[in-house]
Amino acid sequence: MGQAESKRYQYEFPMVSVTVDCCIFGWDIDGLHVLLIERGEEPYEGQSALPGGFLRSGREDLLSAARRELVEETGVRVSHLEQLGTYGDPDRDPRPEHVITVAYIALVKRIDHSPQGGTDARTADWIPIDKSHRMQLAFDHNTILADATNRLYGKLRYDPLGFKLLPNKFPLRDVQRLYETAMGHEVDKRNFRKKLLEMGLLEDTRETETDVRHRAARLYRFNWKAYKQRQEEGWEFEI
Amino acid sequence: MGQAESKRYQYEFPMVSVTVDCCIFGWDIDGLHVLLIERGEEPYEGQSALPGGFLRSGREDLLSAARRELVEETGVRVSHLEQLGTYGDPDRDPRPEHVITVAYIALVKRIDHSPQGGTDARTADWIPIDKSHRMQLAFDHNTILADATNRLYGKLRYDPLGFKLLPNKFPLRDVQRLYETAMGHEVDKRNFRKKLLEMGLLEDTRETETDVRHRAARLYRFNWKAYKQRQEEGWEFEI
DNA sequence: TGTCGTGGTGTTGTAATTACACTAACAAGA
DNA sequence: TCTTGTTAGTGTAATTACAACACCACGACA
Repeated sequence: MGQAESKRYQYEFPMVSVTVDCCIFGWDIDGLHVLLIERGEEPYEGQSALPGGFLRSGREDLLSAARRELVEETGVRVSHLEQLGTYGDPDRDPRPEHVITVAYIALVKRIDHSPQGGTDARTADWIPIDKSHRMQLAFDHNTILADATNRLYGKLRYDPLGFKLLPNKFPLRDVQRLYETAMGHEVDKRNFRKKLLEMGLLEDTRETETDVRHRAARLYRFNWKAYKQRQEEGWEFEI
Repeated sequence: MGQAESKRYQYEFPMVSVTVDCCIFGWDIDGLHVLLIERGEEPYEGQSALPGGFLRSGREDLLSAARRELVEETGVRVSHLEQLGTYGDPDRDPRPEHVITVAYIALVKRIDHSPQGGTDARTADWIPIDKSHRMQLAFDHNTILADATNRLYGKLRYDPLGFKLLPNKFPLRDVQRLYETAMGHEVDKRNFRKKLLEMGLLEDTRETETDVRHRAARLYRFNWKAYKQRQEEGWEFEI
């Protein structure tokens, strides 16, 4: 926990340390990855872990802490972080204090973010999701990551945030890939395209892909403005 | 936080106090209620609040703390508590420490539980859900309760835990009432009954209500055993 | 000019969902 | 015992949603 300081804090009862941890999922053409760091400090020095760290007591709320730690350790800045849950087993952290952690989730385009190691993190990298599940992570981060992955798969179906993971203009093929990855099974191309287009939120840009060695696909754009409006009318996204 | 004591706890950084709070929803023929206490201690002495209290650092996990505090303050024992979320704004508690709280939800039959005030709680009572929303609760408990209510309405549809709120044997009418309350709108009687019965998890007891001033309804029983089995086969409840 | 790889398109059968209105049973009171 | 009030209990038809399914188009390259 860092260097010695002159000031110390005293309490009548033993208190609790609170950390925040971030499960940042990144999408790109080569699939879903998760952002992991290699710890530069004990405990678990040298081992992989979710980026995160201590809440600055009294000076920030949990969400700010998560954002701050994420930037400090990986250089990655995300707009929406969603709370996943809190893990509080007294033995989940080997240090003498009782350390509980509040876990957050976010989804980003991998291409927009190049993680770099920082404070307390030797390195920070995108790890393919399958591989991450086979690694031995620090603390109870395997559990947290598994919970996060489940939540993620559930969310994409009822929230168009999947489109935030694609470039501004995208071929329908890529949407399908994303959903097939997230849902864990393949879907029928025609039915999928029909559903997407009948939703009426995809604008045909009348442009096509370039630099492909086969027939170029049309590019579409997600109409966020129309979505917001529909949402206010009580409409609900589902795919 | 009380008088001087010989033993004190020292830390290098200011720590955080962690509390747990419980949103216990109770169902009975006269609708949905929530369990609230009247605080017997500062801050917010005399005001209504969700039952809850401090985590015993290092000695229990969050779930155990929630259970323990619930019993201590209200005498109510619940089997399943589900984590709702964690609230960590530094200003959410007027005390000098940063106090974050982890909120839990449970659903019970009101008839099985007679709350009684206890430690730190002058009284503990079932409050009709509409009324509770119009009360001024301690801390950020209005926010927590609102979040809990939303979550509750979402859950009943995908989890047969609604049947835990009814007596062992119940008329279909009562199931419908429960769901109409939870979903916030009425549903067609025939379609609702059809869906319930086609699910194949309700046993006809061949008994009928007594002491009613109109035609007596048949009583059914939810077959939990069959449900467990179907669940293991991958079947999912939905209504 | 042919072949490889991917883009793009409709129809039909089946299942699920919705909408909808009357008779049956029982108790109470006239 | 007849009438009234209150809730229980039931079926069908129309609509909509979903799932299954196969072929031609286009462009690159050999």
